[in-house]
Amino acid sequence: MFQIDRFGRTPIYEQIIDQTQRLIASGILKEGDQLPSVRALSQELSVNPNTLQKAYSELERRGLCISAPGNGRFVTADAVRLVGEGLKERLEELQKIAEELCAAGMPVEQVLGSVNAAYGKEIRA
Amino acid sequence: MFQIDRFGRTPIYEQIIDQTQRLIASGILKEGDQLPSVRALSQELSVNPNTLQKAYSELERRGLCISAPGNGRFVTADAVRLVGEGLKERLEELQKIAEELCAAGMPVEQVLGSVNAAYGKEIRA
Amino acid sequence: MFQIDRFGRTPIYEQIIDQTQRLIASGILKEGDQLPSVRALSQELSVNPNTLQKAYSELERRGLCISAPGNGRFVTADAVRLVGEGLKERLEELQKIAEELCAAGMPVEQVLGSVNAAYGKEIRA
Amino acid sequence: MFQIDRFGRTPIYEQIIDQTQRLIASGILKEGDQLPSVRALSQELSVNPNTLQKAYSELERRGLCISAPGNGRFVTADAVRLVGEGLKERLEELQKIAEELCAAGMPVEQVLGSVNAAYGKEIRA
DNA sequence: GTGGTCTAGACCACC
DNA sequence: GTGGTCTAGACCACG
Repeated sequence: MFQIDRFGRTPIYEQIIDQTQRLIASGILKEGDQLPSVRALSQELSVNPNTLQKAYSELERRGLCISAPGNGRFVTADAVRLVGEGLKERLEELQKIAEELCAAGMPVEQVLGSVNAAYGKEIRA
Repeated sequence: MFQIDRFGRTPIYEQIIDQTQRLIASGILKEGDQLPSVRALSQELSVNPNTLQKAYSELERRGLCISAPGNGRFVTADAVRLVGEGLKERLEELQKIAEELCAAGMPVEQVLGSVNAAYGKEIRA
Repeated sequence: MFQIDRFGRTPIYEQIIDQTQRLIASGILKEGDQLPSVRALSQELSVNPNTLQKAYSELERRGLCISAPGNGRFVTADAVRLVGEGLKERLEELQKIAEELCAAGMPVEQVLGSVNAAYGKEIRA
Repeated sequence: MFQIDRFGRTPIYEQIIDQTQRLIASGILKEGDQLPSVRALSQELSVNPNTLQKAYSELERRGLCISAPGNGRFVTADAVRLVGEGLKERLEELQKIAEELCAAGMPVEQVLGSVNAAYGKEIRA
């Protein structure tokens, strides 16, 4: 369910956050679904419980999930909407890079080609 | 000449590297131009000299500049070409975000639109 | 009769205790009244019977109710008086917040105003 | 500078948060002031660095301070205003308790007396 | 020196 | 079983 890169620059807890959001965005995780418990996920990924706790706490802070102590942690009703809003920021990020490439003289066609490639890659998958 | 964000996540020395590359890519810094001295820049930006030294060393390692001990540090002839190659990495970064947006269900048109907007913005400027 | 918040920080059994005390304090539950059975309440609130057992045991320990095995659980004669004494703790809690607001520089008038508002609100009701 | 209660119900990291806010509210900590380093405070209070890190992270999330990695952590310009806004919530909390006491039949005078006592206590101190 | 992240392992309360 | 908190100690990058 999760894929961890232990050698990259991005911290593990952030990878968990990103991937959980992606699972919500893609509809794999729906409102009311229970997230894997800290302990279970800790064992599955060989990641320290504290690290996962940190990730989950942040997701909770963002309103994507809510914890019922003693019962588990569940995806909220607002999760899909909130993740959707987050995507706009990602799009702005992409646009910022595009502006930079433009300033550096890269032709538009090449950038557009990359975007199409990204979407084509997904269709094939 | 440089704009430093002391509180962001990206280290200062990396900001120096990025901005220098951008100055080269956009033609503001040309072959043979002298880079500001560590001492001078240190004072101007209120940044630790060691930090600037680290940035300059990395730029040298990448072949973008070369130090003439006692005379200063100068932009190399290959600098423009080398920076151009570096842009491919940025393009890959953009593509990665595009893939993510695709996975989350954002329509292609919106992403392509952002890219065009980025380039359009530049044309108007 | 009871309102449970499964996601808040205060444990469910404590919510049961608090609300029962409030029912007694406000006169809705009187001496000799029977409390809902663990089984019935468990079903009504979808709460684990153990949790309710814990709440009721604590109420008994405080002398607010007493169980007649096989017959049910009843509010004691001392209940009202005992709950009244418990209010002192709440008052101390209020005083603690007031001290804090004082330390932070909030004017007394504003705090006194809030208290009056609280009582005014009740009179109108 | 900080006073920790290791046996109370409120977690240590929350005590740190509260007390820091109080220091800002009372003007002892001002804009641009450096907060004690995680390590230093850890030693002074005999509290684990992680616990303090957690507290500081939360303060940062609330916009009360900002970290400059490698340099320290500093009180933001908005801190005083933000803490002020937080006080309103505390006041509402107090009002809620007052309403509860009212419902339970405690006379207004007693509550007002407690508030005055809280403010009087501060004046004497 | 600073902050940031992570591990290992423990304890607690709650359900 | 669940989440929440804490300790001890480590490592890294940055300045």
